[in-house]
Amino acid sequence: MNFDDKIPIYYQIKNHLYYQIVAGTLAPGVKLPSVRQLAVDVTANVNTVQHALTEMLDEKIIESKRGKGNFVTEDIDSIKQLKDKLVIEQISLSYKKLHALSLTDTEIITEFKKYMKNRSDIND
Amino acid sequence: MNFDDKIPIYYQIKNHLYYQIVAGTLAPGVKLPSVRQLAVDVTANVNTVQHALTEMLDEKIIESKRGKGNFVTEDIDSIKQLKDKLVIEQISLSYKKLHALSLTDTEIITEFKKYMKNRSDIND
DNA sequence: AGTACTGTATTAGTTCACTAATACACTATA
DNA sequence: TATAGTGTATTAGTGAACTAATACAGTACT
Repeated sequence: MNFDDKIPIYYQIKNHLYYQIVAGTLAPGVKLPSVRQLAVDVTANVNTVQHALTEMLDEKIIESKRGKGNFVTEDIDSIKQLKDKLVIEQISLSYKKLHALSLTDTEIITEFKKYMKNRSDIND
Repeated sequence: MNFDDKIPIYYQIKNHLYYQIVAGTLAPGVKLPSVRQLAVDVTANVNTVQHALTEMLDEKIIESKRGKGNFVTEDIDSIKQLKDKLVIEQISLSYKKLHALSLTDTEIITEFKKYMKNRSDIND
């Protein structure tokens, strides 16, 4: 996993897992890879990974069973709320930054569309 | 200035100044507030501010004259390139995250439009 | 019962970021 | 010349993040 060296690693791991849960790659009720396995997968220390999981436990997106594993919550509403929160956070943050760069609303939409078209052309 | 506690302060200060330069609030050729004044303005240590300015010097967006001050570059092309870089970085990052949240291109555009409309309604 | 897995916690060391304090070199002004 | 401003650098202390190592508690399987 490539880490942005400006943001704490545990925080990036947490977000990485949140995105998988929201995207359904990690489905409700499913067991997460073990702490030790995740540490190997993302190339970080076990304690760093545990830190990320602890925050996810606090936020009730995963549940822990000592000796058995960590499980994605089966509470679909929690996952939906998490998705909504992440989406609006990202849109808000992005809009503020682009607005601060003096882009008009129309320019912002246009730039995204250009980016999408460009991305689509490359991948075809 | 409100700092995000997940990102180094010097880096946020650098971006804050970059956005002002790109937006024209700090015009080409203009003298920046002194290091000591900026430290007071953003509520950070002089050395932290100096760290931000040093990176901006390295990236040739400002020029320094010891005893006189730091000046925004008069090279309009550099500023334009900086703007393009910041815009595409932000769009790319945002798109990747929203895409990772399973939003389609259409949904992304729709969400931004909703956000803009909502913001506009509130501010009217 | 023993082994191998699981999650959780603690200690200690290193690095980075931030701060405070101090000092030096340059410029402008009185 | 002295003063007040400017930028730049260094030292030292603190805290957060990360790592390594180690250990403990729970579960599952042989």
